[in-house]
Amino acid sequence: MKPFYITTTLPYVNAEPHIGFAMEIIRADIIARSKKAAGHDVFFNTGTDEHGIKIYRKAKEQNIEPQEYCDKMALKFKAILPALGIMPEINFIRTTDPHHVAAAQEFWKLVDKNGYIYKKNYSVKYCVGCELEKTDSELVNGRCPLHPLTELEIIQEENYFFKWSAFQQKLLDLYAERPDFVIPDFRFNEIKAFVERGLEDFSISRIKSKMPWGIPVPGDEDQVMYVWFDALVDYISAIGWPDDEVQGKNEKGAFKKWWMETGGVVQYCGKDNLRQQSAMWQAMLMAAGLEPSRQIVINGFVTGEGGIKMSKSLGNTVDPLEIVKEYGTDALRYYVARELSPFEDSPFTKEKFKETFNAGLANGIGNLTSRVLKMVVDNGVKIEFKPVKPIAIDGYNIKAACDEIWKLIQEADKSIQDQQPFKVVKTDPEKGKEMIATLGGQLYTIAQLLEPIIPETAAKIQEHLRENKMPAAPLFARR
RNA sequence: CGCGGGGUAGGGUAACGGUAACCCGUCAGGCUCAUAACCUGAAAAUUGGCGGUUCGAUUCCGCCCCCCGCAACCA
Repeated sequence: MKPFYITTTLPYVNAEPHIGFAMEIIRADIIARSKKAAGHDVFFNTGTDEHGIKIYRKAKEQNIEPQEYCDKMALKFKAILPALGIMPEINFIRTTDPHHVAAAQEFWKLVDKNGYIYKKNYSVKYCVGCELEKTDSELVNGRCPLHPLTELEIIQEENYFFKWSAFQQKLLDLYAERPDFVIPDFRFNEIKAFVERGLEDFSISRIKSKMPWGIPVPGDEDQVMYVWFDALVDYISAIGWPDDEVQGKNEKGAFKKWWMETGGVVQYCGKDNLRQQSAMWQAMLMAAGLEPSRQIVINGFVTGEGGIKMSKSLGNTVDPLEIVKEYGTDALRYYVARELSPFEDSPFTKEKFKETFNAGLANGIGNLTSRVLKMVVDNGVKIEFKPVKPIAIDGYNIKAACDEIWKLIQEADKSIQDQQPFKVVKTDPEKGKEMIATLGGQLYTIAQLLEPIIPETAAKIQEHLRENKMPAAPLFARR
């Protein structure tokens, strides 16, 4: 069995789980399940990113310790996985796990040993009014928009820097070698163009006295790692690097297996992560002397109606759990898989969700199941249960794969209409039953193909066919 | 001239140098096994604008207009 490793980005725990993360992990889960169905040995990773200034502030706001805050949030993220139908064997890593902390420090040491970390003074703009550091992008006309009358102070700060600039050519070589390193291609072009323009070293630490919530920098009491540097390492610490043992799984040689010998280390992420995943992280791996990732898949964003960015202030956000509560897990998975554009931004509205639900699930697979099952059960038809080769999801185009399956549903509906087995069975029972058995077989095939997309439903259909009985309630009641 | 993405039927998307496809919706007909479901057919797009290349462009090139991200430490 060929190993296959797939991971989502680790959501930052400064806010509740949102629809964007739900989309990302559902897609990764669909890929993971389809690879598993195709006979791969799959390692599927997710977790939580817990360090950094935002978390620190959030915890302070709530008057609790950062660790306590993170524990609470990590639980929340973990708790939603079953509601999203994520395969139960998924690995859940936290960047505060002792194993990860040790790995991040080891990673730092390696990169340092190889000469890619150095200390440098750099100046920070500080707004006394906010008592916060400000980045240039936060400023309006060179001033803090909240305190436009206050002069910004320039503070000198000494941080560690990562020699990103040393990897420009190596990154470009990597991109040239692997034509499908970043998917989709327009994102790949974007990152190539970015790297071609030149890279600047970036700071990878913070002064502990100002921001203590981070992994201590090895050999320097006064500094903690900048959260990005630590978080990215999770992709390898999750599979046991450096001690080659996955937590609690006791698997020797895990890193080698999942990272080096795998058919594809796939990192799923949002388009805001393009740079970090496909350029920063790859350079970091090179700096540590490790193999780069195999493939990065970039999602678009889920937007509100009319492609408008979702935001709380606009009130157009969607809570994935609310949707699950109202429509069920598979309904959300179906929408993510079939209706959202696989790579571009696409809108999520309740109205559209309902429409899609009715069309694809209630009228589509739900109704087909009812009509076939009814004929099967009423006539006591015996079906031949043949295992089927899972559908290949080419180029991570989950939507296209769904279209193929729904085409089969449509064909089954059409053949019922054209051949009218419900009529034939009354005049020629033998022939009618044969036709119905064929239909039952087709439905069984469809159910198997649906497993990665809507696993709960897929299992239900197969069960009912095997037990030769009608479901107590329709699979998807029309709304 | 900062970088990148995008503008295709009412909505959402696809495709492609040679009759513009799919889903939803709309309209008409059919069927009755089924969840007012299903099947068939129809209406509906001069593919943002203007120019160019070409026998032929929505597809390639140039310019313009509009929308959306990013612009480096935002995880």
